[in-house]
Amino acid sequence: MLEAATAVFAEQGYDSATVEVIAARAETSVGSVYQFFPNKKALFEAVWAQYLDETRALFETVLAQSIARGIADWRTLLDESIDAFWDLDRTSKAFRAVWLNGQHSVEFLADGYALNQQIATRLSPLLRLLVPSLKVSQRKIVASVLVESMSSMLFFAVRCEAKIARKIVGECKLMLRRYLEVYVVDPGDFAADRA
Amino acid sequence: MLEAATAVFAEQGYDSATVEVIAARAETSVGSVYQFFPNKKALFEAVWAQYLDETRALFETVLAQSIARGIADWRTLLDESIDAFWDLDRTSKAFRAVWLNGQHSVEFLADGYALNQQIATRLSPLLRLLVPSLKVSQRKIVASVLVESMSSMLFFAVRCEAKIARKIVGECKLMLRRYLEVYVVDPGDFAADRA
Amino acid sequence: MLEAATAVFAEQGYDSATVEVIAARAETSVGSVYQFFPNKKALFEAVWAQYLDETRALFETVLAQSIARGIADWRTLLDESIDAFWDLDRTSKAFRAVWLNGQHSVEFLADGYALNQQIATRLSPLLRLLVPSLKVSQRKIVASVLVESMSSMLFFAVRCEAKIARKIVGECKLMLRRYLEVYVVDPGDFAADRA
Amino acid sequence: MLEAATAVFAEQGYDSATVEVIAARAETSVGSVYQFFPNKKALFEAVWAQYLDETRALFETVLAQSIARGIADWRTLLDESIDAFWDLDRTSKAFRAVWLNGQHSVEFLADGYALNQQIATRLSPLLRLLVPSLKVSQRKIVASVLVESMSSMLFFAVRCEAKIARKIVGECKLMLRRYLEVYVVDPGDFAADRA
DNA sequence: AATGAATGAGGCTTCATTCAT
DNA sequence: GATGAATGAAGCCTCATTCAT
Repeated sequence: MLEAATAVFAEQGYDSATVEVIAARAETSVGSVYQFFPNKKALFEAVWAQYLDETRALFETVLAQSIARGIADWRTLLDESIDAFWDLDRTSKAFRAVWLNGQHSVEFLADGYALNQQIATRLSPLLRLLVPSLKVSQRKIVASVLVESMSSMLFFAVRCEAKIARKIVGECKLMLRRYLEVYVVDPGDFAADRA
Repeated sequence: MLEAATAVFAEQGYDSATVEVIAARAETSVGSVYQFFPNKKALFEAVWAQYLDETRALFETVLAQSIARGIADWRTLLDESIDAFWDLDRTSKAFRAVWLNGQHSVEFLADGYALNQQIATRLSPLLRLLVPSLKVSQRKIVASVLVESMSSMLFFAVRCEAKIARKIVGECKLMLRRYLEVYVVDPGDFAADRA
Repeated sequence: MLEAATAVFAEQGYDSATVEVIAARAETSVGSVYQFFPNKKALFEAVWAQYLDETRALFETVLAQSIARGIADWRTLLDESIDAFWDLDRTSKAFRAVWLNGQHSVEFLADGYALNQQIATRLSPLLRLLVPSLKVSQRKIVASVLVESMSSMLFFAVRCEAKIARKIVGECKLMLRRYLEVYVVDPGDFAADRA
Repeated sequence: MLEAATAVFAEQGYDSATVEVIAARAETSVGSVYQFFPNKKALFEAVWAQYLDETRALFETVLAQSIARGIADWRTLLDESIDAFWDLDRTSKAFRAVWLNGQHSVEFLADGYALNQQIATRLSPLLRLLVPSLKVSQRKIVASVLVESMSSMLFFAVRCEAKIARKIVGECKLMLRRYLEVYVVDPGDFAADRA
């Protein structure tokens, strides 16, 4: 049922998706939907929570593998993270839909923001290992920039045809790597200082 | 009245915004709204069209100035473009709302996509001057990546407090400059080739 | 302005006709319409009253001519009456519209009824001259049948193409003459007695 | 629910009847009305279609009986037809309402017209049996005149009190019989020829 | 527990009427 | 007096939610 809801929310958007259509897609009745969820918003929040959990879990997995390999190999971590998110999208086709809704309904925007923030927060300690001289506040910003860029690039890629999408994912890797190198190679170069 | 519509669409999203509320914000009556726009969708489209026009105009201005200065100074062009878009946002506070709606309502997503694509298309010839060896298809992708990244970073920054936002804008400049340098310095390094 | 109202009411019906359209047709403004008529209903009633007056006047004219000629020639009176009503319709093209509305809006049905009743009442004394033995109550009914039949036949004819319409008018004359002959020739044959 | 709709349309007319009132009359809610009919017009059309069907069915029944009896007895057929339509009206009290609306709303006028035309068309072959010498085009007109006269007389009678109504029905029979006799007795006397 | 018809609040839209210019 | 933009009540319709079966 979550699956059906995810798909319908994805296709129609939160407001346009009707409970009846979701029930039909799930091959149940509206009544049954309301037996599990008190209202439409709760249904969406469940879909959204599921997406958050999956994404967090994915990130933890990638992170764990990478830490085992040593932080020096951060370029690989970056590439694998991007690939992982990209695969997630390709795998659970509906993910993008939820993402879309999460970011695109004003009501739930804060949540979408929250996910990226959570990941950024989780990323911060890694950045500290990589660039010890970076101040905490700066680390937060760099982490946010990485996460936001990646998520937007993938969201963009998802709307393109497969071949182009793959290239965009490649460019995303290149761009973020180039950006991170600034700090790894010359930690004193925090851009915002000069801004 | 467009102003009020822009604001309300911004705060509530297309579906949740009611014509009554928009009329109230504009300090008129529903009837008056319908004297200028045949229906709610048309009202939104007017708001959106205005935003598209402003954005295009802004971009053309920045471009014209930069071309006068010579393409060699592409770093300044990049910085000024980002500043210009950022200032646009800060100036017309409502812009972000429209952007939000344009990109985030499923129904209007295509239009939001279109604006970025338009700018990317406009950017392509400049890239050609800068990196003559880049193939057309690659140019398109690089241009898209630049535009999408910038727009998403600014959209992100807008949701942060002023001080952080300024830093994020700075990081955005740094990131895009670093990314572009790859091609300017070593045109053969198209990332997607290796992907 | 009455003219415009008549035309628009004719084409659209009472409910669908908007004051704005009527004003436009009259080449004035809504405000001006409301300077002469307190509301839409009053406007329609004026149109209707005008039609009633014209019709009554017409009938009086035909009647006066016929009486001058003598009641014995009732067949000519019948033919001329029908022709007169038919010409009225053809002349003021809008008449049918008002008629239509008068009969067809429930609210105003009573008035439409009233017109025919008025004419029937006016006809009664003539019938008395023609068929002295007919009881008052019967006279009323015969008069009503004549008037109603004629008005409905003409209303029907009006919707047909010109050539057919003319034939229908002819049939109407024939039918009513045949009907009246029953009473003129054999006054004891009142149909309802046997019903 | 059709019943309630029929009644309300009858009393108020198509435009003035509100869906809310119809729902109230049917002792349901607006929502329920829209579960069966996509919109108000469809609701009316259903009411109308039901009336058309009933009327057609009735006419076919009367016709079948009469044909079994032989065409020579056309006077009985005429009387029975009129009685049947009159009884239909008295039986389903609402019928007149639909009729009223069907004929009286400009939008649906064509349909009302159509029903009478259908019956007239159905009547034509009978006329042929009765008056073989009548030309096709003339037959059409005579049939139309019969049907239109009858329907208008009954519509008129329905608005009168019961006692008078009965008498009017009787007069209607008389009038149409007298009219038809012209052709049966002297088929060459087509009125329109002389018109 | 499952169903899906019934409910009615609330949104979009129209248009008779008013009133400032 | 003329105008026509402004007003807002009221109608149609949708859909989240409930509840009898």
